[in-house]
Amino acid sequence: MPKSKLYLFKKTEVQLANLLKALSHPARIAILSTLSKRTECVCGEVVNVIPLAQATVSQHLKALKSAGLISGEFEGPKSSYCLNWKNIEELSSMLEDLVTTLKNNQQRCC
Amino acid sequence: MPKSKLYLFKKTEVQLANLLKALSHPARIAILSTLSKRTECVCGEVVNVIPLAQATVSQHLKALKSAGLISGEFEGPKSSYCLNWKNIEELSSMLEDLVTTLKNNQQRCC
DNA sequence: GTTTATTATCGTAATAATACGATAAAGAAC
DNA sequence: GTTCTTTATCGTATTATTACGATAATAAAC
Repeated sequence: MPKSKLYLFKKTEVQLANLLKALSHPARIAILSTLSKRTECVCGEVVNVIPLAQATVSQHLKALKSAGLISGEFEGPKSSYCLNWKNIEELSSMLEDLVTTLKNNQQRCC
Repeated sequence: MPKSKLYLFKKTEVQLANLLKALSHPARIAILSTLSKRTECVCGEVVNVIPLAQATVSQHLKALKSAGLISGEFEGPKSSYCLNWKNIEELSSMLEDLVTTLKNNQQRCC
């Protein structure tokens, strides 16, 4: 019965929530770190570092990709994933904006 | 069979992921905004603003509380919830640190 | 003490996320 | 063309999240 109620919220809230969700698993944070250290962003290097099965890593990569935090090109037996700086910066600044807004709003609550 | 593999990751990754997860739902972002605007942080005011049932809002409040993003005191028929600035700042700075680290690590990947 | 107002918790149902083995797909190496 | 290597997808099982009605709990108001 619990249908998604996401449509009831503000667009920016849903957008920020989606970006945060994309990073809300340690594996996906670790994947971003790993990708940032590699000159060649091949999935195999990620699989070697992340302590999860290949299928699971691929799934996490897909989640990051669909959130726009990484972009990837599939070229036969090698696919190269890269950090998508535009959206990483956007996530960072959206969260910063939220915190700033919270501070500005703040009344004497507590 | 999928037992949690969280223990396989770095402590900081798990910690950041938990904070991000706490904010990865629009309702919980909206709750923080609402609380920031109120001089009296009573749950009822939140329930009136968030378009979800009272039980659901209470559940989201619990999630925010257990992540440490808000703190609350239950005093009979009124409970007052407040933003927990220490941890909100920590979330913000942990994410900023991550982005900075990603930037510093960056090789010529893509 | 009884009623009222407010919030938390319980029970439950539906949906989403997590995890992995097995298999498919696709180009490289032979 | 066959084999090998690498990555994606499928199927499936488990667990977590989301959502809400109903009920309990708690203190104030009467």
